[in-house]
Amino acid sequence: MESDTHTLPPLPTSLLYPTTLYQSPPFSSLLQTSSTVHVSLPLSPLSIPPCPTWLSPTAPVSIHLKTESLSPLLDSLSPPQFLDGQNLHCLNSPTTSDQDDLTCLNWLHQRGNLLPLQPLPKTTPLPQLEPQDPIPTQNHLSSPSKPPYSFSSLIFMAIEYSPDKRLPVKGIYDWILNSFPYYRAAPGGWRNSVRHNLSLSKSFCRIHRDKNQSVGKGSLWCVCPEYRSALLEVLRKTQYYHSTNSNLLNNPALLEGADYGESMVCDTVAISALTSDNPPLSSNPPCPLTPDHEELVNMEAVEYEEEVGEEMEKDPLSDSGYIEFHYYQYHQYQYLVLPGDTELDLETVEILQLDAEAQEAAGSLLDLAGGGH
DNA sequence: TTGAGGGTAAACAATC
DNA sequence: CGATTGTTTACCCTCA
Repeated sequence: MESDTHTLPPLPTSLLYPTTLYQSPPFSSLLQTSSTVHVSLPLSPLSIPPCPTWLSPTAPVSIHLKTESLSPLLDSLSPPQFLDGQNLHCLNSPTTSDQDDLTCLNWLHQRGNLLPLQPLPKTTPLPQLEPQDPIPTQNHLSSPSKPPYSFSSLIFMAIEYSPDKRLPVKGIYDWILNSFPYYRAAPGGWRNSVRHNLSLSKSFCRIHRDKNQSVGKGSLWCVCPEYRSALLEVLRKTQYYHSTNSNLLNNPALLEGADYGESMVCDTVAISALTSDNPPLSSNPPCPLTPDHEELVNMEAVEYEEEVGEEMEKDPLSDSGYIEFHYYQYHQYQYLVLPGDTELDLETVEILQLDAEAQEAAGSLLDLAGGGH
């Protein structure tokens, strides 16, 4: 196992949109009041559309970093690309009830034009199912591969990403086309499959349009609340499998956590309620793994000023001063994405490969995350 | 071997 | 009238 450090091409900023801030105050506030901040910079697999954290299978790795070196990074995450105020509001504010709901998918809408995905350099190595496989990103300019998602999952995502949580068939088509260019060149049979799924699956229900407002043909389709969690679980499994190739999902304890009333493992996720009769958690659940991730990297002692607001009391990491990055697996190696040296600059981001010991620790943590085998 | 789940194709009716 | 939408049936494949 190698333990050297690899310096990779600049990390696409599209990979660095924040997904979870654990009720942290907005960046501006953080920069003004706190010596350290706690952010999460997910690295979602390129094969999937920008995903909310509830889809993220990877446990976060926490790193201590000083804020003075953090400013360039935060600056680079400035709006409008993905850190607009609304998004931060969505991610942060415990007072925004609708944002807490449904695992806060609204951040995607607020990001506006992030779908389709921004093109990403092919040179960026990211975790994929098999090392020999081409990266199944939909951002490849040529011959995008078929997404691993079932049509049910595609429909589910399309509907969930829609502002009103309901879409006409045409809207579902459009979302799939925009999100997965594979289907632009694919034979038209997939549309039939979409309709077939809508009709056949109990997970989706049809809403007859108000004839007074009827524009276009057909009805609106939405996700039946009682099947929502199941769809989410399928989606999570799909992404999990195709992103980490981990056997975590084989762990019953992990699946037991899929009641969505509580956190599953610690994938940086606040898995809030998924059904209307299952109210969302008022705050993001604790992230029991994160402190342990200190074992993965050498931590730098930092000072932390307790000026981040009352809502931070709910934040399990609020007093940690952590800055949080995802680590992921690629070619059986586990990687940690963190800024290089003292300057946090996206142009010089390095991806450090964990040494064997760290990988072992990470594996232990993953086992722990799965509730043991 | 079997059943479930999923993908695809096709036919058909209803609707716009 | 053509395109779109929605339903249904059938067949195939994969996987547990």
